[in-house]
Amino acid sequence: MAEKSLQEQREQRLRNLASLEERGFEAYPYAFAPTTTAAALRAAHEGGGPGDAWPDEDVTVAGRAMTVRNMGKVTFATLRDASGDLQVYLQRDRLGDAYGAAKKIDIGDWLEVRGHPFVTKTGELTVDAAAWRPLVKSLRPLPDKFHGLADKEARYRQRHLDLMVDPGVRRAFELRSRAIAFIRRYLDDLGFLEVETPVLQAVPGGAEARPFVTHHNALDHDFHLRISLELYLKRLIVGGFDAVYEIGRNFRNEGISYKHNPEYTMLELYWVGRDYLDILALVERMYARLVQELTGSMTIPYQGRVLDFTPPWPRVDYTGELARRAGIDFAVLDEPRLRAWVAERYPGAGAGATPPLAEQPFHLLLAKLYDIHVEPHLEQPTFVMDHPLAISPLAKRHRSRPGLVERFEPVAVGMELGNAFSELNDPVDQRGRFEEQAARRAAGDEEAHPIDEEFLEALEYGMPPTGGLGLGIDRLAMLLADVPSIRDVILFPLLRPQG
RNA sequence: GGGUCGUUAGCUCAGUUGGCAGAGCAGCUGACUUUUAAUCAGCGGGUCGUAGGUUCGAGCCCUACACGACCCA
Repeated sequence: MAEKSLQEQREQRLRNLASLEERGFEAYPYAFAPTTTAAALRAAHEGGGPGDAWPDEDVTVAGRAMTVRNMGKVTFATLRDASGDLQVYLQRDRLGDAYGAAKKIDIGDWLEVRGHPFVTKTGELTVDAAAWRPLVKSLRPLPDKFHGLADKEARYRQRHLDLMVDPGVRRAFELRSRAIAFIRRYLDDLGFLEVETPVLQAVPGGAEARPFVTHHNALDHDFHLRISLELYLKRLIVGGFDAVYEIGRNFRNEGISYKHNPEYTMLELYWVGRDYLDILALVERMYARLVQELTGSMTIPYQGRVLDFTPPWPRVDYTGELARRAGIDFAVLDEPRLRAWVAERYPGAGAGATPPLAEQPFHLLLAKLYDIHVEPHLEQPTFVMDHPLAISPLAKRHRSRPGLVERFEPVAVGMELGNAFSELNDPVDQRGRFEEQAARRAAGDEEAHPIDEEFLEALEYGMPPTGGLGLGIDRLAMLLADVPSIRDVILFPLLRPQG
């Protein structure tokens, strides 16, 4: 596969490596310890102007050579470390024999440079090298120094190159990491306990989605990768924990889009004594503080829009908003009237083998109408409240609104950011809901929730009133990093393997 | 699942009506002691995604496939 140009460049680099070794340099040293970083040195000398120099300051910096400008008896190189870029200056008169070796530096190599900082006549803070050594040789040419890696497939498959070449990519992943750290700190301060529950599950539950299947050899049994964290966390509530959370990976065997990756990260938390309105207040506060702390403002740019996370976020009623936006002038839960209305409005809707919208099961009909008329139009952070019971098998019935449950979803830029309820803790009601789901499953709905007898048994011991939440971490990171695709906040998004 | 677009040097991209495969960066040689997308002179580098087909002749036209992106379901 190696083309000739690549082969030649690789061979040249191997020759340069040998040449460095001949000159007495260790090509693969074991450790290095810079005294500062690119960003720290810049901060320390902010305000320095052309001609300034600090000859008594002895610093050691290290990083990957991103550009090398050789001008004969003097060479400039830009080193990149985790904090940023810094220029170094190598001159023959100062380095002597070591300067000859410096000519064997290739773009992509890691170097350590010791010297004193100064500011060039063009105003660039630079370390004037008194000594240097290689830290590792790079055997392959880097992507174009100016254009970087534009091929998105290459960026996902070879994320190491993407990260090397595009500092913005690193920033997005740093933001993601800081968001997760913030959430842990926030919940820990509220007295939550972080726990871990199984990824391999016999009965994948807590959501309506198709699972991945895998096999355990010693037990000779098929297991599923979890599609949510929910049911095990509730069992911990039954067991007596009063506030637990888990930040973990879910796996859903479904399509890929700008807001879906088959494995993604979810925060789930359960809080005893609280109902969904308490959870709503938690989400609103936590999100706002998180956005404020990580971006410096509760109003942030997102893909050309401005999102305002300042509490309180607007609240809209699920069925009311659906009726308003779709132009339905009767109760949305009036199934016969709704079917008639849909039959008139969407005569052929339903692609290929799927039946027309009006003939689909009621829960799918509602979800579809919501997906068409409501979710895509909610730009600003908004809580959608009180969902129909038909689409909420794990949520507690609304205390005053028949046919609805106590549930909300935070939504922004047309994306579901999370999902929360007053948790259903009546085991008889829960069994009935599962049986309803089982009927759907028998009718061919592969996403219907399976009956989990072990969970039902746990519920029968009594789960105290509890509020629960699931919050998508990837989508949160998308908003913070202002990126258009979930693949931009997942280091290695799922791709089809290459030939 | 459907539609549209893309795949040419290590990277970023051109490629005319079907007629010798191009540029910039990177690389090599030389010049250059404050450059920074360094500059200047010269040189090397190609299974045009894969497999077929049409044609005297295919990067270009046709078919299938692979991978990806975007839109739709």
